[in-house]
Amino acid sequence: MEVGLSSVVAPPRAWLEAHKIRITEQRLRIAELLLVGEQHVSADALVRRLASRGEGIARATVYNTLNLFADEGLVRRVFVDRERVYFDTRVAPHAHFYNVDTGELTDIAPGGLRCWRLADLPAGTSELDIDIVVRLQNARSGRS
Amino acid sequence: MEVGLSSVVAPPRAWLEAHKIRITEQRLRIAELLLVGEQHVSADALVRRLASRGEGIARATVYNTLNLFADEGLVRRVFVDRERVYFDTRVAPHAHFYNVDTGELTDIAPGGLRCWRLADLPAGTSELDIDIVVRLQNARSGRS
DNA sequence: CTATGTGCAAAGAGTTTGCAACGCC
DNA sequence: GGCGTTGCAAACTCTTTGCACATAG
Repeated sequence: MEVGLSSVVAPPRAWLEAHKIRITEQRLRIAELLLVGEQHVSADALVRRLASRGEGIARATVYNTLNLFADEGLVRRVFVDRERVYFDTRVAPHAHFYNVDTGELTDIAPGGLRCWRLADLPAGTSELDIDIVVRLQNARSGRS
Repeated sequence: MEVGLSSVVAPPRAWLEAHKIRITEQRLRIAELLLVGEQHVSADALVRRLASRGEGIARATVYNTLNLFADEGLVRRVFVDRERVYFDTRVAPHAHFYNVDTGELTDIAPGGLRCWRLADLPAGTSELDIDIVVRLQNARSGRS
């Protein structure tokens, strides 16, 4: 599959190079999947996606690579429950909807949630980022 | 250890009864620890606290009880990393500081963070709550 | 050529489950 | 006395680690 002409995303190779990450076959394939696939992925889902494309990459390599990407700022980790860690290819600050019934994680459009901090940071600390998750459930008539 | 006279919190028994949770010895002891102890606890820390008081309660029972309390609205789960789940005895909506270096979780004072949602909810869903975590690191001269 | 990355299997942490005994109401 | 709860150990899931081999520059 060529880099699509219709795609506006940076090619995987440039993406990695921009972050000074050494190019390898596996990293390129993972980067490509991240760039063209869904924005929010779990490591496990990625392992399965790769396997289903016949591009099996060892589970440990996928985890190592995703952690590397996260540490280097190519992707963001999103914690919504203890089941899995989501990786988000959108690194700019933004909030999420998380549907606890379906496990679906979606972006809140920029401007869809306004938020600012008035409180001082605890002494001796600096801010890394802000995680905002609006937790949803499927609408239902009654609840137990 | 008696219910402290200096304590202004509701007694454990009333707390459980208010939520229609059947009273048992273990639940009372866990509730007491939650009410008088730190506001943010991990299940594992609670197991150790109980053990160190000579009130060993089976690990599974502690987990079951905390999950029950969370499901019934006595405490809130807080997800900040994949290491552990924190339980927060303050159930009113509020934001947190999380120090990634120390693992310390602290409240942001009410009004210390202003936040409101303009975006519509996805169709067919209703809002459960909003989790806001301001991620901190210890101040340092340089970073890798 | 040397440093780094990969694959595999096995370990690890935190959490949950199954089942018999026990306790609350 | 009946149903719900506890305790214990074993199971489970997701993630990380150790080590030999392969690969990038």
